[in-house]
Amino acid sequence: MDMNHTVTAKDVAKLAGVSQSSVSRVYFEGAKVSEKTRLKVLAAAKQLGYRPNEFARSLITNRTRIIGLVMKGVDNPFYPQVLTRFTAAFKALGFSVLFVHTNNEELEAEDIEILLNYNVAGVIITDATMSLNVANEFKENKIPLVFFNRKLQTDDFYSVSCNNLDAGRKVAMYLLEKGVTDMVYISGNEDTSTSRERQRGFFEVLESRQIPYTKYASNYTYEGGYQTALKAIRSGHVPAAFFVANDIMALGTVDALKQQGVKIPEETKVIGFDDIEMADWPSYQLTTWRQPVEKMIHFTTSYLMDEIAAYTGKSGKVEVDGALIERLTT
Amino acid sequence: MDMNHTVTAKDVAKLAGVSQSSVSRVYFEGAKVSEKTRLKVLAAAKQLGYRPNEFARSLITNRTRIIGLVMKGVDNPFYPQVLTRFTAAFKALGFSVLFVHTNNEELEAEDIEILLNYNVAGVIITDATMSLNVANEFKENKIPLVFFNRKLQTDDFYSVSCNNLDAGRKVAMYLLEKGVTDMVYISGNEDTSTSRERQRGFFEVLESRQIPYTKYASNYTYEGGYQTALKAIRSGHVPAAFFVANDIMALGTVDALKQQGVKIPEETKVIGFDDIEMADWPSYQLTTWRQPVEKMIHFTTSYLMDEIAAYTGKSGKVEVDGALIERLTT
DNA sequence: GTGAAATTTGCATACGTATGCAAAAAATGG
DNA sequence: CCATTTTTTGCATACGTATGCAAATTTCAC
Repeated sequence: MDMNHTVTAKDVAKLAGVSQSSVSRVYFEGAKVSEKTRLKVLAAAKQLGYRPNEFARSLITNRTRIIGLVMKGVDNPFYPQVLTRFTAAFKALGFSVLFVHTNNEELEAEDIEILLNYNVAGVIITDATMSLNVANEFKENKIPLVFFNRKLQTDDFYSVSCNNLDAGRKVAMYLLEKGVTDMVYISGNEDTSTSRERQRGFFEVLESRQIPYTKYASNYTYEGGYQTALKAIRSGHVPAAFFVANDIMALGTVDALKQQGVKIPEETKVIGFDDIEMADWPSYQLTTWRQPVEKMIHFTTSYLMDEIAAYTGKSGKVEVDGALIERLTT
Repeated sequence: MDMNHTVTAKDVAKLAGVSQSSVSRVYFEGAKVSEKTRLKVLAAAKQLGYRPNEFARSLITNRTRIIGLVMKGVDNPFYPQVLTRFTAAFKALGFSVLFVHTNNEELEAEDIEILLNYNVAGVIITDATMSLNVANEFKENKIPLVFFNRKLQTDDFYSVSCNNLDAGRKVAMYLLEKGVTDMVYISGNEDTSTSRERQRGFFEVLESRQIPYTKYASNYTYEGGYQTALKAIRSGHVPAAFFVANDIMALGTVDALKQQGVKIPEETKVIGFDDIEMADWPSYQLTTWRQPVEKMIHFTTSYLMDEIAAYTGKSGKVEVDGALIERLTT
């Protein structure tokens, strides 16, 4: 039964015959209330349909239960998955997600201004970077910040990602075991740490074994993978294997090769990165490197929760091991 | 230059040599301030790094600039697209998006309680329904609500969707023109209005022309489309065409048929629904019905903005026409 | 330059909750 | 049952901003 005006703690207090403070204490975790008044308050609250006003709360405590989640490439199916899992994880922890989308590789001040205005409890920045002075604003306001799936040049922040360097190495070794003699690496956007590191580990091994390779720069999209693969075989020479910096490009690569009549895995092999759902689809059955999403999310949320409980501003670079998922393209 | 404590309007006022009210007025749209003080205030604000506290604002105005966006099936690539476009649209309007994810077809009270606690300015519910008493809570709190891509049984709410009934009819007529003699319809979750209406329009035309058809129930997932297609041709009879209730299932259908050696479009035709990005991929080139996403988003946002400006609680069922996108599977 | 009108400003207060402090109540010990 | 400790409660105030109202300032017409 709602009145016309919003129900406040004062209303509940009056009905329950207690003070507003007591009502507040019932809803404030860790505050002391006797069982008797708690029951009285809850009964009255239920009757009136009372719900604590989060804004008034935040105004006092100077903190919210909102996590800012900044995403860039939602066209990559890897990220919707990340988004839903984060949302589920935070819901379980009693936090909500303020979603911010950006198209720029580097976040601008305006993109994240809203997060500061809302005084979010923590921020996750996915698949993008930001200028340091913008990032420092979070530090100044003691808002914990995690870069997810991006490693930074500086040591001043906390980042969680897959161990891309090691993954690149393992992929190379796996292909060498398969007897592959020359390779192509198709990179994602070159200004991303993910692509660079995967590449570095991969090339490192190839060079040590003196395996010839070619690198093509692409952009983390299906169309990019498709066109780049076409370009790579235009000369007529088909390499023995393609390592593609993410799955969505790898699917484009597979389709381009199929369209050109190149048999996979007989004539060439393709290996992707991420292990998105589509990699397991029957028409692709893409061998890929699985990102340990659950673990990455775990490290991210637990860092944020710790920092929200007691801010230290500590930095770090967490890298979680993934695993090779072998399917039918190798 | 940030102090340790958060910068308030009072600090800015002191530095600028004006009152806190004046600072407030500078940041409050539509309030009267002289150009002189505005400049003084902005200068001082910039120097101190002032940023109005959204919570204090909301506490007074009793409204926020947050839109609650409730999503269900983010595994369907149709929705990430919707999410980013909504986010972009609202950002342009000065609103932020609180993202809520649910797995249930019917939202529970707890799913949306957070939206009430945060006193969101408006709510969009995508791809899900909710019990009426939950929905009524929004009405009681005068929070505008739009069901996106779901039509309700009752007339009490506002919904925006594609004209699914008409789309079903047009698809049927298109296939008939192609000389198709018998058909299969693969439905999505049967408790969704989208699937039911597409089906109704489709069958209506077929029945009036006395074209035989079979219906298979599936679940809006790739795997569902794949398995259902296999089941449909298990008897050995391949229908002349498949109408599949969404693209992701249609892709599964295409893959299943390919895997069984059924030639598309020669031996059978497949037509999907949504026009997700993947429908245009070279290895699929799926003919499909394009949902007019931009228009749907436009109707949703403008309804919400109107209702936020002056709440009327008016209901309605907006249905926007889509269009057939002809590719290579028909 | 003067008086009236129009605009701008500051003052004071309100929004709904959390919290330190002191008073009240309950629990404990003898 | 009383004295003491512990727990619970209410009071009063603070959080940072918006806004009605009256005072102060500016604008305008003559």
